[in-house]
Parts: sequence; C-alpha cells; structure tokens
Amino acid sequence: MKVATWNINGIKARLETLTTWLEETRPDVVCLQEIKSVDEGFPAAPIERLGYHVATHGQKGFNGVAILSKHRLEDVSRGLPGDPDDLQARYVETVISVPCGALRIGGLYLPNGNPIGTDKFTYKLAWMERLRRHARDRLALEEPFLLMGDFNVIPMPIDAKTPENWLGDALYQPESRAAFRELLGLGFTDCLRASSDAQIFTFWDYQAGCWPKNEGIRIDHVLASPQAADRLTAVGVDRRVRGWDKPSDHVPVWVELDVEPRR
DNA sequence: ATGGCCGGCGCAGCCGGA
Repeated sequence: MKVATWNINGIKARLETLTTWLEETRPDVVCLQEIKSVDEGFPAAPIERLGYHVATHGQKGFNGVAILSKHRLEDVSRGLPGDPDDLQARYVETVISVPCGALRIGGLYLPNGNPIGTDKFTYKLAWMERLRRHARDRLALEEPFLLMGDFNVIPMPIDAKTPENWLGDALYQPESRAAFRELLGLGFTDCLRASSDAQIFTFWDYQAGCWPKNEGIRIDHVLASPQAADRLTAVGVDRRVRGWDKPSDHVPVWVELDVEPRR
C-alpha cells in the first residue's frame, strides 16, 4: 500500500498536475495540504473519476487539508483537538481497512510560524504541543498510524542546502526543532530519515532560482507508529514533479507499507 | 546583474506563504 503526502499549494491551480501525478504513480492514499478552498469548492469529481474517495477540511482562501483514498474512508475527523477557538483548517484524520486490520492516517499542515517573536510563532508552538498530546493518545492505541504532511520544520542542518540562511526562520528555530524531536521521542519513526542518510529536499522556494540551484529544505515528513514502521517497505520523494509546468513549491513524499496479515 | 515567486480574492493590490 502506497501512502503519500503533498502540499499542492492550491487545488484549483494544481488540479491537472495532481491528476497527472495520480495517474502516473497510483498511490492508494494521499494527504493534501494547502488546498486553499472551501469544501464545496473542492473539485472532487475529476479525482473520484480516478477511483478515489475524497474527504476535505477546507477554509476560504488559505490553509485546508484533504485525504484521497482508493479505499473507503472510515471515521473521518476534522480539526486538531485541544483548542475549540482554533478555526484554521490544518488537520484531518481517517481510518482505512486493510488486510491486516485498520490503518490510521493523520494528515497535517503545521503552522509556518513566521515571523518569530509574533503571535504566529506562539501559535505554531501551541499547535505543536496540541499535536504532541494528540499523537501521544493515538500511539496509545498501539495500531499502525501514519502522521504525515507539511510539518514546516527543518529537523536537522542536513535538511537544508544552506542551513545558515534559516537561522532566523520559524522553520529552524530551536523551539520548533525541539518540538519535532519530542514528537519523535514519543515513538515515531521519521520514515525518510530512517531509510537514508542522504540530503533529500521536499520544498524549493519559487523565488531566487531556488529550484535550479537546488536550494531546498526537507519539511514534509511521514512519521510512523511502531506498528506502521514495522511494515515499512519503501520510502520516496517525487522530486521530478518540481520540474513540471506550474509546479507546487513542495513535492510528494510517499511510503509503502506491507499490509498483508501475518501468521 | 546582488534581485529574482505564487495563489486567492476579485479586478488592485494586498495577504499569506517558507
């Protein structure tokens, strides 16, 4: 089973890019971030025609997440628990039936947090604390669980081509990185880093020729619970998609899991 | 050459992004 995450930076601007990629790579499940659409405005029909069920959690203008799945979506929940006053659409979770049982998937769009020293950064850290609590509760279920999406955190110096350029940025603050490490410390595996020590990026800014110069960062992550990590068979980043016409500034990150029953 | 983008909203130019 192939499960992917992709910050598509606007579903309406990226629909053709998305359907082309879906037809080429045929993932079973896709978590999307930054759909920048309300639920009613999400172009579900062309995606459903490719065999996907669609669950959205959108808002007007920006943010917004979605899950696409070839398998029926069960128990879809929208929003990250812990703050009823938080109206930003950044988290969606679902359960999918697979041969070995249930696979739980949480798709997230973690706040950017820039500029530091403002309420935006405070919001980022508060959101990460809510995520830690929620993730802890989910891990207690001891089931295969993937927590994936645009984390807006550069975990380590190797995860940026030029880390010194990010020293004043919310994505690379000690507090942001520590909160990400705390998540891992709960028992998650950072799937990409577990599979390779290489420098691999998932985002290249549109500005300043970042893509041709390969001035990238790794901020899109797939975290696996122990029960999911135990079934991990492959990890990849679809880097080539950044070179397509009208690309998102992020590229898809995916994992493959063996979901067959064990004796 | 020392600056260079993009999407949404809505129809100009600002907001938000990373």
